[in-house]
Amino acid sequence: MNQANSESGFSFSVSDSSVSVADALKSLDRDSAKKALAAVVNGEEVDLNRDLEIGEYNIRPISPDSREGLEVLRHSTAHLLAAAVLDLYPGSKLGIGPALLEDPRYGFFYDVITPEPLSEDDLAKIEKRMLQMAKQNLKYRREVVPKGDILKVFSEREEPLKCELIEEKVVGDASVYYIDGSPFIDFCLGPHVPHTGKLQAFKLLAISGAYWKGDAERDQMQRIYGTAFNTKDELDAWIKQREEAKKRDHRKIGQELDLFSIQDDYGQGLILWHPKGGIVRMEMENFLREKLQQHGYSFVYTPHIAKRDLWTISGHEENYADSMFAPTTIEEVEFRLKPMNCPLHIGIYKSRPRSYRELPQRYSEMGTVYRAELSGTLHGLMRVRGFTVDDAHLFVRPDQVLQEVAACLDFALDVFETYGFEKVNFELSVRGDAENKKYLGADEFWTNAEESLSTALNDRNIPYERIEGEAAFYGPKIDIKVEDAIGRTWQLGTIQVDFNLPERFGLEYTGDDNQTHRPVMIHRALFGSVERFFGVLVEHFAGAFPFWLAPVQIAVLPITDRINEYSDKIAERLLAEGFRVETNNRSDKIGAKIREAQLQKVPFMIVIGDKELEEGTITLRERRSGDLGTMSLEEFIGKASEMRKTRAISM
RNA sequence: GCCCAAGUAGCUCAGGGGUAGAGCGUUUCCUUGGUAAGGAAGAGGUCACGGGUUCAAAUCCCGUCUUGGGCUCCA
Repeated sequence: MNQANSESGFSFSVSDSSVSVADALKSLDRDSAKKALAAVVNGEEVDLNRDLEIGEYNIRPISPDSREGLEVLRHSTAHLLAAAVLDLYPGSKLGIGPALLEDPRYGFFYDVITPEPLSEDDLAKIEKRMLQMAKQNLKYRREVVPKGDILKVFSEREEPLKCELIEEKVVGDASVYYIDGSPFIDFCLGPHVPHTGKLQAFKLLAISGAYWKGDAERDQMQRIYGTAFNTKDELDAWIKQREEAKKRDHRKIGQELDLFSIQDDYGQGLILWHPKGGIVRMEMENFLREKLQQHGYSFVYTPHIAKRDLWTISGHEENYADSMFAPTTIEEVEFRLKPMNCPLHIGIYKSRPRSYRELPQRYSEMGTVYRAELSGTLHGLMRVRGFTVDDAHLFVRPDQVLQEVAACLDFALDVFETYGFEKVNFELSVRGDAENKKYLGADEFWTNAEESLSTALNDRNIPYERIEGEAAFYGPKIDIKVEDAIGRTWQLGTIQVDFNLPERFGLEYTGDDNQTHRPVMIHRALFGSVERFFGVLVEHFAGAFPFWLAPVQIAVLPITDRINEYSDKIAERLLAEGFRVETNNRSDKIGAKIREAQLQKVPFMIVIGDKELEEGTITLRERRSGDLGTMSLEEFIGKASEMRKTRAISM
């Protein structure tokens, strides 16, 4: 796209969206740039030669439907928010106010320091003011001014944070945005919508603390979060989805269904698994063990603490001490709770010399680890201080990396499919810069490992994102993310190639050349942690676990007390078949019993009354499809056994 | 750890300087009703914890603990 203003005799082009407007402006002298911008901003004398309203985004045309359009919309709304705050709370200081596109929770924020701290209640007031301003079609105006001028404005306003930013970022001139009719000025590249009337669908969502530049030593500000969309419908749909997510919160459902608890008296971030959560966990682990066995893994068990020296060798003392619980001393020997399982599995490998013939060794363990996470970061089951990793370490020859990584991928896909995750995303993190000294291990190993990982993905036609420079210092990795029933993604397991620990621990095997070689370690976990994956499952299924996982699989509901004896017999039969059954013998009406079973998300309800007693049948109800009619108990047992065996997600 | 908010019955919450409230749940009794709440009565609380102010504190003030929303980068 070529923007030109022939009358004023200058032109600049922004032909490629990857070229920033700042760069484009640099090609002009200051006065020309100023004129060009002023012209565009005021929407005068500028033929931008397009259907889109020009001036639309002050600088160049951007489709509102594009990703960039959304960013502009949200960023502009953030400005409106700041303007409203300045209006309502004169003397407020401003931080930054970017758009957020990746974060599913929020669309933008603005950091502010108001004379009096704001509370949640103030959001409605601010939002109301924003709506008023939006209706007035106030123009977003842009100017390019010398650095000194804008610094003067902000220092007069006693905005030290803005001044700091400008000092840091600006070399020549600064681009500045105004909103007409408001004292608001922001130092900002834009672009922005032409006027506040374009902001039709926004909502303020939350208020919280944030540090200036994320630095706990710096000013604490209040961060106001909101979101914005092009249309009211989109906003409403988003709000609905948010409410749905709230309903599915694993902490809420965990309490309603009596799955687990976290109690002050026992410690923050420490999970008590109740019987109903415990049985789900056991089913999860059983399933995994079955699969591990099929994939040639062996099962090992290691202690929860180990001598401190071990963590020195592994490097955890040096790099990870902040996340570890403090050492404890017995008879002058120091021990530490394990934050990871790797060094202990290494002990098993090292227990005797290894031949190339016995590689790969695949050790798996539900390994419980402890990490001293900061209290503020704890969150339900998602971030805890004690958790169990579905951990495995593979000790392989360099030439086996590909086949083993490939097998891990197949394993992962198989497992996640059973849980009903249709979309599994993979991210491949590699060295960005092979010259970088921080990466440990020989270049050829890296090249080989990175290639193995990408080949394994490619061979399976698995689409993945390749992220340069995100590899760990000890090797490249594949991260596994799943998308849940309402479209949220969760980072779960990981497959990591490691050159570091074999080196540190001096791991060896004897090759077919009778020489000593160093094995490669592959760390792999699918769930990441059992706690976290369980939390994800709770939200994914909204508490309605599939039949094979459901804490209570079948509720037996007699209609009157006369039926109790018959219902007990049915329950006993089902129990003998290994199903998890609860009988509701209370003298409630059948409607109440069904309601309770529905709320507890029990997959099947067996309703029995005089008719069933007489015929020796049962009437089946399923939690989603309702009444399924009358049948024999044996017929139902056949159906249920099949569902259990196949681990069916739904009927 | 830091900022803001919250903490009252098992749960969800109202109230608020002078006998502690509701709904659900729970217990007992009545009821025996065919697919999402039948009725009655009772039990259940150091109002998170520790100080302070006051004739009097669950209520006001300070501190502590816990919970919730956040806190890399982002003009």
